[in-house]
Amino acid sequence: MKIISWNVNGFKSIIEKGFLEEIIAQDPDILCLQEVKSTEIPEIENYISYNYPASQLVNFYGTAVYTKVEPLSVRKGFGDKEFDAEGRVIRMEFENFYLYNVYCPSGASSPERLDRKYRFYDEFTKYVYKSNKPSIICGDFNRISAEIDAKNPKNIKGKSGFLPEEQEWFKEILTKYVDAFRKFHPEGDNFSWWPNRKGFREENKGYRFDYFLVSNTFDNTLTDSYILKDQMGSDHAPIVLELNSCPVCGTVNNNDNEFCYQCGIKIIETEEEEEDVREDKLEIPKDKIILLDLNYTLIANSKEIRTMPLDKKIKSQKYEADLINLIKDNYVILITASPYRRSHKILRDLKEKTGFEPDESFWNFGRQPPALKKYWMENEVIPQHGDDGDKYLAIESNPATRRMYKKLGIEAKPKGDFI
DNA sequence: TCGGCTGACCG
DNA sequence: ATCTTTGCGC
DNA sequence: CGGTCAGTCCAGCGCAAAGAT
Repeated sequence: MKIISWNVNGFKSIIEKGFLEEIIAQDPDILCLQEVKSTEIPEIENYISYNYPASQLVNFYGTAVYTKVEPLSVRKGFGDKEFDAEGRVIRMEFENFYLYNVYCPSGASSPERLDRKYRFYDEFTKYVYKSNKPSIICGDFNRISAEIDAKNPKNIKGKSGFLPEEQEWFKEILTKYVDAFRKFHPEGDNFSWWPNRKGFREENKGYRFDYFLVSNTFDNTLTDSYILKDQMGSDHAPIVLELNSCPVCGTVNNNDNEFCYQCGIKIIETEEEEEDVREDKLEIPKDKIILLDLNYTLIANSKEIRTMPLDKKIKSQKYEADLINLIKDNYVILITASPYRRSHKILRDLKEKTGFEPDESFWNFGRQPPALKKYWMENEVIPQHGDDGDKYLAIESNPATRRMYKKLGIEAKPKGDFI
């Protein structure tokens, strides 16, 4: 999954200048924006959007999020009257992490603003430390984490953003979180913000104010992080985080997992696998109980709709009509690695589009496909229908799962053998 | 918003 | 109705 | 005289609302 964070310094001008298309061309799964400065934001194809403008000074501050993955919940603000009026924090909940999009105040204009900045950090830190899931925090922090994040560390001593106390905050939080960019790029001269003055950006006289902070427990899920320093349109450059999390349900997985353990979708795309198709089509005996796979088997276009947001994905789902024709008179048990919470919507959609409904169905509760289906076989199907393997026929896309069926004495074949 | 520039102010 | 200016914050 | 240090310093961008034509 790819997450991009960008302080756009006025979303309207980004859109007018055509830079929104450029950032969407990067194809992020989630796009976090800061300094949106607008109560209205456009819809983007394939994304769900959340805008959180300031309530009074609507022409300042404001954060927004575009996401392909539908969050379990979204919270705007964190219970502080003053800061919530400025639309500074959006928290999105996913299966096993929170994503915080944050725009921290600047304290440069006066000592009062600096005090306020410190208070924001105190309150915000308290808020994220209360998380009952691991977190990814991204956004504009308006301070450097260490001297390496500045071009001219000595020139700016004593100014807001560069004070030793501000770097203390980073030292503390970096005991619990990983600075994702720094993990992959230990060298200096990498900046995400340049003063809005002539020559500064060209000469790379900048600072690193934008960060992805990732809970230590997710350290081994990170695959890359970098700065899109050539992306124009704002005084900030977008920053990118890539991690091995499911683009469908948002669950963070270990780097070596081929399938998401939550929803069973394939998250590591191996090179174009040739689908198993045989010329001499096999018959399906009417007396067999069919153990039917959903993704990549009953659903004909799983691959194309892989990364769509959930609602759109279900709407776009197409089912194998030929396959349904062959098995509609059999007793059919749907066994799928899709999560249970989606079962009602999918079954209703299937019936509306094809008139077909399976006799039974079993869904995912957090396991990878072969282990999950083995569990359902041993605990539900076999106790109900018996352990005679000849009574069953599995139509299954996943080779590992087919091997599992064979161990149970059950014939398992890909749909290409029949249609 | 940074950082170069101007003066005032020291010892 | 369509500009330009103003105020505010970075 | 050489060094430090503050300065409603200045410059430049974006937004919305107010003002002007």
